[in-house]
Parts: sequence; C-alpha cells; structure tokens
Amino acid sequence: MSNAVSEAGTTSVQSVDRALHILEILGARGECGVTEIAAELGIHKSTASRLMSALLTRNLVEQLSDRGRFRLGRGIVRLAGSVTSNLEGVSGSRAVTRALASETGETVNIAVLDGDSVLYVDQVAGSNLRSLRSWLGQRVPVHCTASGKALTAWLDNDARKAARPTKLERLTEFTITNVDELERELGQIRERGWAVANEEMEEGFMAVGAPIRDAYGEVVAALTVSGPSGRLTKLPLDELAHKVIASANELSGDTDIWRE
Amino acid sequence: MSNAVSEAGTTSVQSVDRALHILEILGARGECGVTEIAAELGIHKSTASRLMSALLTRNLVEQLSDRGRFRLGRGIVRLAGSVTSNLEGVSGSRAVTRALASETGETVNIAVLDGDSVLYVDQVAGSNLRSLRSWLGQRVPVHCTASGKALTAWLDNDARKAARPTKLERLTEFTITNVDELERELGQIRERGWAVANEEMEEGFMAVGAPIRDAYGEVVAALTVSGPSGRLTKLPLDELAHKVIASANELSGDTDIWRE
DNA sequence: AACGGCGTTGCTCATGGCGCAACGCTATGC
DNA sequence: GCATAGCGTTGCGCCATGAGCAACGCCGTT
Repeated sequence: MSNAVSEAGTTSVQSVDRALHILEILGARGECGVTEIAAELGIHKSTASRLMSALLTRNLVEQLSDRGRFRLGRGIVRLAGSVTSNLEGVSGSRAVTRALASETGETVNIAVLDGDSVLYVDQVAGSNLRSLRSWLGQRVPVHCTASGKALTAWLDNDARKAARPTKLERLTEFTITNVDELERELGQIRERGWAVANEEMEEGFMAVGAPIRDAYGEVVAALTVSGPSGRLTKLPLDELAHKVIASANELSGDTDIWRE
Repeated sequence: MSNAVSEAGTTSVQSVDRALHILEILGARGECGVTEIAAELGIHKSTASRLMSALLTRNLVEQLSDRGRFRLGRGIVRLAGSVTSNLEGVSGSRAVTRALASETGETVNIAVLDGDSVLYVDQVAGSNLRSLRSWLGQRVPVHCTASGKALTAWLDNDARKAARPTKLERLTEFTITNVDELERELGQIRERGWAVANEEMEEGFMAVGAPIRDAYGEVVAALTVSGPSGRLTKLPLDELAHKVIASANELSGDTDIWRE
C-alpha cells in the first residue's frame, strides 16, 4: 500500500470503508440518492453508484424504484437476526433472560454502550404486558435509562464523560439534567450494584438495571427489567433489583454474551 | 475497469463484495477466524485480515479477544434498528400494525420474501401474550407459515417454484409436505385473499396472513396476526382474516412499506 | 420543446487492493 | 525447557481494480 495510507495510521480498505459509511448515512437519513451520498463522502457520483451497486447485490440496500433513491434493505435485518439467533444458541444467554422475564412478568433487555448512547441488542417480553414494540437496535440516552446508568457507573471519569451526552436532555419532568446530580446517582449505583430509572425517559415507564461483566470484571453490557412504573413500584424494589443482579451475574464471566 | 469485469456482467466493487460476503459468513457461522474466512473466499489471509479490519472500524464485526476470532457486531443491530425506526417514522406503517395488535390482542408481524425463506422485518405485540421472543430478522420456511403462503400465493408458477424449498420439511404433524397439496391451498388463498397456518410450523401456534401490495399490485410483503392456536381458533376466523386484510390494504399502494 | 438533475455506464489510468513474506503470540507436544 | 504449528497482523512492492471524467438515457418541470 502507498505511503498515504501508512501515514493515515489505518489498515482499513478505503473502498470498503466508503461502502460501510454509506450504510451509516442511510441509517441516519432513511433514504438517499447517489448524488447526495457522493457529496457526503466527497467522491464522484459514479463511484458512489458503484459502491451502492455492491451493497444492492447483497441486499444490504434496496432501491425504491428503477434509477431511484436507496434505503437500507432486508439483508441488514437478516444479519441482525443472525446476531440475536446466536444469543439463543451459541452464547446461551436467552435461557437466562427468558427465565427472568418469566419470573418477573416484565420485559427483559440486554443493552450495550454505543458511543454516547445505549443500544438495545436483545429483548424478551414477560406476561404482564399491555403493548410492546421491539426495542432491538434502538438507541436511547445514557443519562435517563437504567441501562445507561448501569453501563456508565463503573467507567473511569474520562470514559464516563465521553459516554455522556454533552447536554443532558430533559425528556420528562423527572429526567436528571444536572451532571453533578447524575454523578451522585452513579456513585450510589456503584455502592448498591444496581440502577433504576423511574419515568426519567418516558412517562409511566420504569426500569431496573444491573451490569453484565466480562471475565476480567469489565462492564460490557447491561441487563434490565422494565415495565409500567405503576406496576414496578408496587414490587419491593430491592427484591427485584437482586433478581436482576443474580441474572446479570449468571451472564457475566466467561460467557461471551457481548464484548466491546 | 478491465475486460474481465465487463464480461462478468457486474458493476460491483470486488473488495466491497468480499467484505459483505464476510458478513454473511459470520451471520451463518456465528464466529470465524481470519484464516477460515480467507479459505472460504479463496483469498489470501492478509487480505481477509484487512477487509475484516475495515468491518471492525465501523463496528459491523467485533473481535472476541486481541488477535482472536470475529463475529458480527453491534453496528449491525444499530443499522437494523434504523430500518425499524423508519417503519415507525417515515413509512408510518407502525400506526397500522399497532392498531391491529391492539384490536386483536395478538402479535402482528410484517414479513418479506428472502430467497426461499420468509424474513420477519417488523413486529408489534398485543396484550394477550404469554411470552414473546423477538422474531425480527428471523427466517422461517415459506410452506408452513401464513406469511410464506401469503407471500408466494400470487407469484407466477416459476417464481413460486423458486421461492419454495426443494423439500417441504415436516416440522409438525400438520405441516404440508406435498407440493400438490400446497399448490391447492395456495389456490384457495388466491380466491379468498388470506392465508392461515395452524400448527404447521410450531405446535400450539397459529397465524393468519394477508398480502401487502405495492402501487402496481405486486405482493411485496405479508402482514400476519399470530398467537396460540387455542386462542385464535376461538375467534371467528373469517372476521379476523378480514381485519388483517383491511390493515394490509391500508399498508398497500403508494406507501413504501417494503419493496423488493 | 428545452432544461436541469438524476442514476448508470464506457473508458482509461494511477493508486489502492492484493499477495508474499515475515513477524509476534499462543497453544501443544515432547 | 525447546520446537513446532497455527493464528492474526504488518511491511513492502506490484499490478489489477477502484476511481474519476465524460457521456448517456430517463424523468420531471417550465
């Protein structure tokens, strides 16, 4: 490879990186034309068209009409389905999450840090359910969710700051929007071992979360139980929290539930 | 580009295609080493390593340990989340599926054809639920699911044959395993406009499905309502089916719910 | 009709992708 | 302990493929 690439300090393949960047742009915008993609990447539109063609061939994108705009395609959903299938089979975490959902009657999620957001990577619903939409693949703020707090509480100061949005956006009247207040709560979470968010992200909605650790004790994911706050607040919170911790500990250690 | 590519009749970018092929292999196998990937693609392992590095940089894959094996990463889940978010926002199909789930109390799915399988691309749960795991991204056979039947019934003979597995695998005692019998049922589906699968894929599980069409009348997706067969068989099936058809029709036409 | 903007495709060239070879690391066997 | 095998990574230089230019055909607007 040329010196230009060596100096960039990367061993990535440029054309592949560009194609993957296209996927991200489509994810963010919903749909795009080739010319718009080319402008965004600073490349010629014929190049953008050819990269798009490669993505199209493998169904990672689809075209809305002949010679029309593009959006993400079913191949993405299929690949994501493979990820969750592996949680079922290979890593065996589904047995744990399903048991917890069954035991609590509420929805169980596994989430990971994704930049300065929480990303939901698995979900099992319990029986006490009014309505559920899939949270799989959704990103939510770290500062107002039990998962976000459980994921960030044990980070060192620098990492915790990086994982936090620059502005703690207020989503409900209960949202913590002050950094000092959030830091105090994270300190409490470190002491007691579990996190709670009660109507901080969405009114009427509450969650309890605990960290899932890898073999070295690093927090790599969060396990949460969530449901309508009217229901969760009727439970002894401590008792629920310890159920979540027990399941999170079962997922922790050697099991490759999720690694960063 | 060289004549060799022109003769291949493709405008794809080779390196991008290889990288995307790696994603598919990881989806199928769960996890792989670089050497294994290189052998599968017929390339040098240094090339495989570099392609993998590009995928790693964008979090589409992750590495299980330093210098260890690879598997699909959270970036895939995030992108899939973008797909389903667009169903909520841009295409507006979620209002329809949510209303149907609310009205029937059962689980509502949208599915598309993916080769010779059905791929679930969206899901909303109703209230009558014992336990639910996410079907998002999962692939199921066409011959023993209401969605599969609704997706294939209106295909022409050749397309219908291509969309069918070569062997109709028996999953329960009720599974249709004879092509002629399946063809007769597909004929009935074409006449009455909806499909049903009662314990054909999974014991105790039933679904009713109807086609979602594009602006030209082509079937592009299927809408299904599913739940425990003990519950669904207590409903007037005709009535349920017409609810599904009504919702499917609402999703049909100009709305770009899903296009092939 | 003309015009502008779109996505696609032919062509050529130079640069970035590719393969060779070497490296460092880990696990295994003696 | 040492030797071996296999792994993923990295430096290097070559050439094939990715990139950009220009033209094309299509569609929508005026």
